[in-house]
Amino acid sequence: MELTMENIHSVSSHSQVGDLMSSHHARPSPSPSSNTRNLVSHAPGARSAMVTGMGSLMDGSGGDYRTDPSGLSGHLHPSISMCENGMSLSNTYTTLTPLQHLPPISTVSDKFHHPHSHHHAAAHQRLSAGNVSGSFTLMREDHRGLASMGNLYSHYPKEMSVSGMGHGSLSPLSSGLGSLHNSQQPLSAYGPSAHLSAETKMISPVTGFESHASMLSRSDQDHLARSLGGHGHSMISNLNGMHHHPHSHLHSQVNGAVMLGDRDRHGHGAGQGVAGSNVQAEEINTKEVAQRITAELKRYSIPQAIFAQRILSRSQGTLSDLLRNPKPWSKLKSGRETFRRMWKWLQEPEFQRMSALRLAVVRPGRERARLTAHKARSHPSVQASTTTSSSTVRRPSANSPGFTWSVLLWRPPSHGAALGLMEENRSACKRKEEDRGRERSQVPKKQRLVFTDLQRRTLVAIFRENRRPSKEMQITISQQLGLELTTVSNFFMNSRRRCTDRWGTEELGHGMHGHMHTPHGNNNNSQIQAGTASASTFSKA
DNA sequence: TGCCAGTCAATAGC
DNA sequence: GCTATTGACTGGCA
Repeated sequence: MELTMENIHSVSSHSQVGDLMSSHHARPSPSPSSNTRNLVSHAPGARSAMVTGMGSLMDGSGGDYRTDPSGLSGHLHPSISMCENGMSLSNTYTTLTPLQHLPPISTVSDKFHHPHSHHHAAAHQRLSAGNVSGSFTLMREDHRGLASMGNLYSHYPKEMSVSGMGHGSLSPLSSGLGSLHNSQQPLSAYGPSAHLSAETKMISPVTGFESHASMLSRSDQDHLARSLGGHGHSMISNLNGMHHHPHSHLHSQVNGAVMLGDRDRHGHGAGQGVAGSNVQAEEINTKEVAQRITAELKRYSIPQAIFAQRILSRSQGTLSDLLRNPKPWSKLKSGRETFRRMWKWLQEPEFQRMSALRLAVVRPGRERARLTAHKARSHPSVQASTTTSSSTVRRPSANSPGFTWSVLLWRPPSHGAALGLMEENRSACKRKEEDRGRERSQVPKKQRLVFTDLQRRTLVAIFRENRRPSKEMQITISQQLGLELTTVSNFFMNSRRRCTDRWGTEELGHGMHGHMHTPHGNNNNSQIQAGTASASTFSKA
């Protein structure tokens, strides 16, 4: 049925909405829109025909919106079944600060946390293998450490230009860590230098592995070969039918035939692949990558937040969504970059993966200030005192004397205990962090709107009938539900997107009726694994 | 101006 | 403490 303004009203004669209106599961809402529910809950005689109609519409849409708790938990769409309990207004949780692209951080992290990393790669294999529980270390770096980061930034000429930190600059770190770390620069692939156009054809299995060869000096190539033997092969075969003989990779690596890392760094190879060679279309099997990443994060007990921040420069929620609901490569646009970073990380030798994870440069002060200002525009409640969740260090730079960096370190517990200095710094930074926490607590967070049960049910019901209601209809809906027009608009926008984003929705035709589950839960039983339908999938109207 | 992709970040639930 | 969900924001595009 095509939902129109007329038939919304036409269905208002149905009265089963009474159950809905008196639902015990309609959560008291702190939102301004909660008055709508109150209206219909306590003064049914006064409720508008529009709301009644919407409620009836839901009841008539297959019984998916019963107020029965079991129905809510077991069959409803997540967006409907949520919020049976009161909404917590606690500020206990903090969120990652705005993120930025990461520089190749492994060298720095190794300096502090991985003193052995430059000796023998195999040691890292031992250290990083197995189930490793992570821990966090807040570090305040001294200037030597910062200086050592200089050559890292050099790979980010656009966003992190740092004078005197060009490619050739040698830092105490680079000189001290030897060839391995000098050759680690391609970790910039995790950062903006890895930004490629959506049509870039770079990550063929060949180029991908060759670029990794460039990360290691010849002395480490044996290790690389071993590492790739464990991980690279599967990734090759994961690349949407682009099979490449693994031995050819290893061969080229061992012989150091192609150093695409340099090509990438200097902007030549990024969009071209191997000059003169067969340039295969870059196509990452996002589903496979997501599964691999998920497995690796579990394997090493790496929190999503850490991986998202360190490797992807994304938030935890974004990563979670990408891992659970990867879009097909062909449907990705700029989002391909995020999967490229995952893909690249998967190709790293294990010790290098861990190394990259161990340190995060959260945000340079200027960038953070810019975003804070931007955020203040968007969220007036967010003041310029926005802080990061990590320690802040001042980075000496002739061009940017006020340049500050926040450094957050994550270390596998097997590494960390020996470094007393780190502990000292960590405690100092912990104190600092506590201070900031107090500052933060004085800044009211923007409270997130959570639809009331009625609002959500109504919106979902309408969406099921009409995924793209007219502007006029959205206005009516917003008025009747006591929501902002932009909120209603956003709802339909998000719903359309999250419906069709999911793999299975289009390919398998799974509908909303069969895949409703408890929200916010790790309900794997109702979660359709990647490659089929997502549990939060809407059906197509 | 509206739509969309990508993402943030609040927060519920485990 | 961690992950999943989801309302909202930004920038690009037609």
